[in-house]
Order: sequence, then C-alpha cells, then structure tokens
Amino acid sequence: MNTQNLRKDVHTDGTPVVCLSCEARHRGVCGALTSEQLTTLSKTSYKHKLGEGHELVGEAEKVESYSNILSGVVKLTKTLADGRQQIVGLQFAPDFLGRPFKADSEITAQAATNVSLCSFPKSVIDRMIRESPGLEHKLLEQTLKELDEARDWMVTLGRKTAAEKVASYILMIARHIDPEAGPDGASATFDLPMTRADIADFLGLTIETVSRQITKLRTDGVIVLENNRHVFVPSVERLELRAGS
Amino acid sequence: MNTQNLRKDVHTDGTPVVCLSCEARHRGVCGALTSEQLTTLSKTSYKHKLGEGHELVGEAEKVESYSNILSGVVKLTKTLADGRQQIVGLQFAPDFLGRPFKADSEITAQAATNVSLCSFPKSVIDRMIRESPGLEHKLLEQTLKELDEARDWMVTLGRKTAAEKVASYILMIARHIDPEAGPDGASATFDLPMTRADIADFLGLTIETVSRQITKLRTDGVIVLENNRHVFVPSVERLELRAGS
DNA sequence: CGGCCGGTTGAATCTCTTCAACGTCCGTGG
DNA sequence: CCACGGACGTTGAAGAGATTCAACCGGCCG
Repeated sequence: MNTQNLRKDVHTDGTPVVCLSCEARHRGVCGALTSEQLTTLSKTSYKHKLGEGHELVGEAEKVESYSNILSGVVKLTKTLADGRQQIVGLQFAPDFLGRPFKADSEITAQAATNVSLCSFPKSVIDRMIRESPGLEHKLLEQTLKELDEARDWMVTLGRKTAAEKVASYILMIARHIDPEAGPDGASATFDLPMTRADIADFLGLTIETVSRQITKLRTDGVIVLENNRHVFVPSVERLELRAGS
Repeated sequence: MNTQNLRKDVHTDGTPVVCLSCEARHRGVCGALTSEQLTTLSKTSYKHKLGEGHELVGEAEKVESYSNILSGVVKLTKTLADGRQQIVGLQFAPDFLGRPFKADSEITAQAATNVSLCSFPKSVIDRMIRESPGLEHKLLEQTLKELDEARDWMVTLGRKTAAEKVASYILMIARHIDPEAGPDGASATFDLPMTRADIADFLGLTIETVSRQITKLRTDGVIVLENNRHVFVPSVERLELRAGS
C-alpha cells in the first residue's frame, strides 16, 4: 500500500475531508483559511440540518456559534413591540451567519426553507479572526455586500409600489436561485422559498396585497404559476420592467 | 533652546499636528493607525469644507478618495430611473466615508448640512488596509454598525405608520446630535439637519405628509418648534412612545 | 418689488389595508 | 375510508391612511 495515496485520500493537501466539496471553501469565508486552520476548525465544526421555520437564535445555535449556510435560505427578522414584523435580510449559501463582536443581535434568524449548516463555536472563529487578517477581510466583504443589499431593499421598501415590490422580490429570488436568470431576455424557473406571509413581511405589505399582486402578474402573463410556489418567468426582461428598475 | 521641546511642539509623540485634536483619531478609523502611519497619511490628506447640498461623489471627491467626517451630516441617496429618491444612510462625525473594494457605489453622497472633511487618496488607504489589520477591523466595525442601522431603518420603512416614522426620525436625530438625549425622561434640544424634502426621502413619505405629522407632534405638545428647524423635546420618553419603539 | 424656495394646510383621490368569506391541500383520527 | 381541522392562499367589499393637486404664507435674494 502506498502511504502517499493514503495520505492523499485522508487529507488531500491537508484539507479536511469534510471541507473538500464545501462551497464555503470556494466562495465563502473558509476560502480565507489555511489548511491547518481548516483542520483546527473542522475538529469543532459540525454539519447539521434544520427544518423550515426552525429558529437559529436563542437556542444556543447562534449566540455561541457561527455557521456557514450550505444550502437553503435563512431569513433575518426584526419585530416591533406590538408584533409587527419585518424581514431585514435573506441569506443564501454559502453566506456566513452570525454577528461578530456583539452578543445580542436583536435579530432573529430562522430557516425559511430546509437548511443545512456547518456550525462552529464563536470562540474559535473569534480567535482566528485575530490571527488571520484574510478572514476578517472576507467578513468585511460579506458585510459590505449585505449592506449594499440592505440599502437596495430600503429603496424598495420606501419608494416602490406594491406591484413593484412583488416584482422586485420575484426578480431577486430568480437571480439568486436560477442559474440561467442572468442575461436579460432569458427565461427562469424556480421555487419561491417563502410563504406569502414571509413575502409580506419582507416587502412591508399584507398577505392579501402580496397575493393580489402575484395574481396580477400571473393574469398579465409575466409569470406562470403552479403550486403557488413554482414560478416560470418567460421573460426576465418583462419582469424587470415591472420591478421599476 | 531646547530641542526636546521643539520636537514635542512639532510632533507631540510623533502624532501629526493636524491629527492632534481630531475626533477621528479617538472614535474614528484613524484610531487604528500608528503614529508613523498617521504621519504618512497626513502628508496626503487635506481638510476642507463643503456647503449644504454639495455632492461628494462624481467630483473626484470620493471615487478616488476616502474621507473622515469632522463635522456635519452627510446623506447617502439612491435614485430610481424615474427620479424617485430614497436616502439610505446618514453619516455623522467621525464616520468614515467611502466604499472600499468597489469603484462604483451607485450611491450618491451629499452634504446634508455644511460639512468639514479630512480626505485622503483611495490608494493610500487601500495600501494601509493591507498592511495593518487594525484598520480593517475598524472598518468592519463601522460597516457592521451601518448594517445594523440600515436594518433598523428597514423596519421603520416597512412597518411603521407615517406618524411613527416622523417620530422615529426626530428621535434618531436627537440621539445623534443632542448630548443629553440619552437617558429617558430627559429633554433634548437640537436642530434638524435636513429639509422636509430630505426627511421625506429618508422616510419614504411625501413632503406634505412629513409636514402634517410634524404639525401633529407640535399641536400634541410632544415637540416645540421655532424656525422649522430648531426642536425642543420636553420629554424624550413621550417621543419614544410615538416612535412605536 | 417680484420671484423663488421651503414649508403649511385643505380637499379630492387612490392605494393599500382590514375584515370576512371561501377554496385547496394535507395530515390526523374516528 | 372519509370527515374534520388547520395551514396556506385567494378574492371581494368597505375603510383608513397616505398621496396628489392646489392654494397660500413667510423669508430671502437679485
């Protein structure tokens, strides 16, 4: 037996096996880590799945740990004292989940779909941040991206009509989920990852208004529905027009 | 003559004279820099003032440079194709102004009041970021703070009534500008740093609605006005109630 | 003085919400 | 097996809240 082959099988350049096929290593924060750091991290990390609706915060799931999203969609929600809710962010794979340097986020994170995560203790990451500037750089980049997205959404919340809001939402999901949706004029097919109630909380509307606007998009032929979830967009460009740019 | 005294007068521990009384050195990003870095930076930095309404972007003022805000308020605006506007952020001293790692921000920055800035070339900062992790850490902290603020505001935009929005705005300004406004039950006095039009663009409302809601707060005794700008809040707590938490 | 800018106020309109009823899907239990 | 209940979604009618359009006021500058 060849020890070199054995070593390669187990470590493959020193990269832990669990990380080998992980998207977070390419596009996520783990890309900033060395093989040794990945090895250290993988010893305390664990992959797990959460069902739709499961909360990630207040269950020792996030306060004391960070996670990478491997698949699925996570929604970040803020709630007013009287119960009004607003979704303030959606996170897709391979986003990093967690708020460094702050214990209480005042935000609840919830699985919008079935979600699989790779979680690790806060302390290990916080130490690695201090040791390797590359990681902090990755975090800064992701945070800037989230800030850009939040500001884009502020325009939608503050200045768009209900019809434009719903179109903007479908367009955003299409771009995130459907690989083809990029070039204009193309079509797109995908599933909406959220209920009408979630969409309403995301758009600052009521369930009824969301439903009516989706119906309108359907009767106008901008989208084709089945399941109330599965969407076909014949022309992404036409949808963009409805989104008010 | 004593050379030690001379040296102290000019350099004072090596810290450049222009930086000595600068707030950014304490609470801003410059706090992460060594005396030598400050010296390097101060050679290419320049302090200047901008009048209200002056744009900071697209005038070689920001695209190729970053700035620290020394005084005044800067508004960040996004505009839709048809002219609808939304203010997506307000920055106060000693905030850092500029978007690292990205040439085009799709955001315009404008002086909401008279503003004084300390500006430096993008290239110098970008290099220092690479050299000193502390600076990147400061930037990450500020970006996280801005993200928190953006998300707070998303709740206001999406889920609050016009009355609550205006109260929230006045409350936010009070907390930023008036030193006393912290503890509940206290009173506060300050000037609104923006026109009604700006406030409307910030809250996703029309000028008229903003005006009506301010009038209502005035007739209800929650605020006392003069100048349409100067505000006295007898009880911050009562204002908080109007803001819907 | 006249015009413009920023702000206020009123009346009509419209968009979105509220309230209510109804339909469908799906798992549970008789 | 089918009836029941709940979650999710759609649709309609009535109502509230914000916008639109318009008039008006005061201050400032040319």
